[in-house]
Amino acid sequence: MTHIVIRVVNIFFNHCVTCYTEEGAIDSSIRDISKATGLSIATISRYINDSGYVSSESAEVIKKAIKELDYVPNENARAVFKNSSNLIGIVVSSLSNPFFAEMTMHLEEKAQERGYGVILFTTNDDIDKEREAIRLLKGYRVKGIITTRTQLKSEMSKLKTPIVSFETEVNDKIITVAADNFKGGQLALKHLLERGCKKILHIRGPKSFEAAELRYLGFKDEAKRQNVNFDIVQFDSDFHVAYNLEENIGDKDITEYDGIFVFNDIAAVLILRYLLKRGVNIPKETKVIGFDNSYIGGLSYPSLTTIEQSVDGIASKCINLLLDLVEGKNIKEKRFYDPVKLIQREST
Amino acid sequence: MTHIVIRVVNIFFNHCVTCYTEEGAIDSSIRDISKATGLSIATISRYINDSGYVSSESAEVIKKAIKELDYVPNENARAVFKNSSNLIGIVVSSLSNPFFAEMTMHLEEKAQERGYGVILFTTNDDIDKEREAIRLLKGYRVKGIITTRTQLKSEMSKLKTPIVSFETEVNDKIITVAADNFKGGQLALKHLLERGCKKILHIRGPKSFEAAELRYLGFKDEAKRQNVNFDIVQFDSDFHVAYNLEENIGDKDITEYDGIFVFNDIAAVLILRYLLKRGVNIPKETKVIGFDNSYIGGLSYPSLTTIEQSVDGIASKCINLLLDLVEGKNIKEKRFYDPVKLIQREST
DNA sequence: TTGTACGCGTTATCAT
DNA sequence: ATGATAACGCGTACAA
Repeated sequence: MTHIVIRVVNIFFNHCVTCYTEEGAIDSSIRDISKATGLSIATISRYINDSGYVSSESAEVIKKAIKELDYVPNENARAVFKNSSNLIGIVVSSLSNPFFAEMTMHLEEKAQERGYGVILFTTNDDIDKEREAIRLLKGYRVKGIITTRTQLKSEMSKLKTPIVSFETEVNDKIITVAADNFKGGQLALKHLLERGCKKILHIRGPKSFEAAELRYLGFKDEAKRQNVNFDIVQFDSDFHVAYNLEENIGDKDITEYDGIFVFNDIAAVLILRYLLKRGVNIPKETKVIGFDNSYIGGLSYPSLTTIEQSVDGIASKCINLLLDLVEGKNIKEKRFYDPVKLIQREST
Repeated sequence: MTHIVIRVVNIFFNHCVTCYTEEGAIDSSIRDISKATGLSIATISRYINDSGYVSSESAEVIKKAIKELDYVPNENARAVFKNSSNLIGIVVSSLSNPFFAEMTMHLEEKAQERGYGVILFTTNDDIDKEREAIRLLKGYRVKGIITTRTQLKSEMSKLKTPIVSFETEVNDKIITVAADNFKGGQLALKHLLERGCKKILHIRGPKSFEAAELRYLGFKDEAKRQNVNFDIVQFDSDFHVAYNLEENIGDKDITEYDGIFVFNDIAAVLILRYLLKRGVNIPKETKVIGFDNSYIGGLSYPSLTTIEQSVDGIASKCINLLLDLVEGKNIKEKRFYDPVKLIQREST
């Protein structure tokens, strides 16, 4: 009888993790590993960080104990010690915009590949939320921050944390990564002309959206060069306002145009829908071109011709630049414009 | 002359933050505030955490110093002390799926409202990435975790951290929040019948996608009850595979059906495009209904009829339940099924 | 190769 | 009302 009991206990201690931990909800620490193995804390630390000699026998024992106790190093303690966490902050306006959703996803993937975690903040372009996000990121002592369409130019300038800004040019010191929006605007106009459009409209984004402004400027520049005119309808939001807009778009009848360049894909799909609903044949009567090449352009019918900015490439560039900064590299170049290209689909 | 110099110096010390901090890249700590104010660390701590007496004069001085030194409490140190960070972990398969993008956004917003930050991991349904995500979240001592479509049932069961699982039922102990998918499937069938459909098809999601299976089961259940038959085409992915699928969908000619229920919106929009491209008149010849009510359904033409699961409501429920768990509340109910409802649009 | 002792920024306890 | 100090878990000199 006694024998049996003893055996049970042994099985417990050899194979069952919970017997050590289930009484308290507290995670095991490096000290627990030390006690369990009979080795010193320093040795365990060296093993974990691969930062010094530890005999292969000890290594075996430690490895086993870590598994048994389900030990994971406390990143917070590490961060306190180093005065810097292993996290980077991503501040993004909204994940409802598929481009930003994809962007965020890629950023997270790349960061993970390079061994960093990601703290996410969405701001809905609310400046107070953005301010709060920055404050908290400071609190977490993140290694770096990636912002998109930031509205906090002055606060950003004061920050000591490395920053890479997507789309917005904060100041001369802070690195900006963006698609070559100006060039994209030019391409869009050229394409519409090539497709034979005569009466051209540009759906222009909100003024605070710098990238959209550059697209507009490129479009205008090329129009001047080609000596053609175009009308403009201004959107106040890239998404939310537009979404409920079933009745009228601006003060113009947009069905009268035969070529429309829209400042981004989501708005473009909306325009597509607007025109189709009014019986306009696309691309026969009206040709529509967007900007982004986000996946929704491939889902609509007709599918959307667009100017591609490579999310993947841009995300990589952002992360790589940021982590180079983090690692102390001095980067002279402060502006990176990712090439754009025309993706022709069914809408032109 | 001297006077002027002195004044300049004073202005510096009164108003310029950088003069204190620009020499070192190290953030100011509670000790710096202590030194700057001449008060003890303990007093500063009490002020910050509102956890004890501090005279109104001291409070004033501290407040000013915090602003001047741009002090933000070190969350990592707090986390070490409390053995728990102020973060929650969100593990999501992909932000390319607009439903998850919206879900993530809402989760982040709600978490922020309740004073928590968010660490994001995307897994692309890769089980190893998910495992790694969980490991790291343990390392950060997050307060709680929200998973979606988890594939790590056994690992989750071992975890001591509070978990709320979206869609997947992990075990009897772990709370699951999901839309009432079964009911949604029933509603979809009823609706197609009401709209007069005779030859019905179901596009079924990947088997590992539990929620989609429930939608299918509900659909089947209602069909049996109504004594109607339907065919099935199975998708292996909810998005990526389908995305490139321009040629054939399954082994059936789906243009022959007059009513199609698709397991989610993104796949439904794809089906819509497929049919439209082949000249099918929607909804006249074929009616299509999706599931999710994600925003893309409102962008397509014709817009998509769908079964709504309220992202907002579900996100709230997830966060609230999780934080209740975190705060030690004992929640007996382990399954929460959010009501679904039909959103009729143009595709039926 | 291993162990001891200290510092990181907080918070909490206890004394003043 | 305020201050001194121990403790949290980790990493690293430095001593053994």
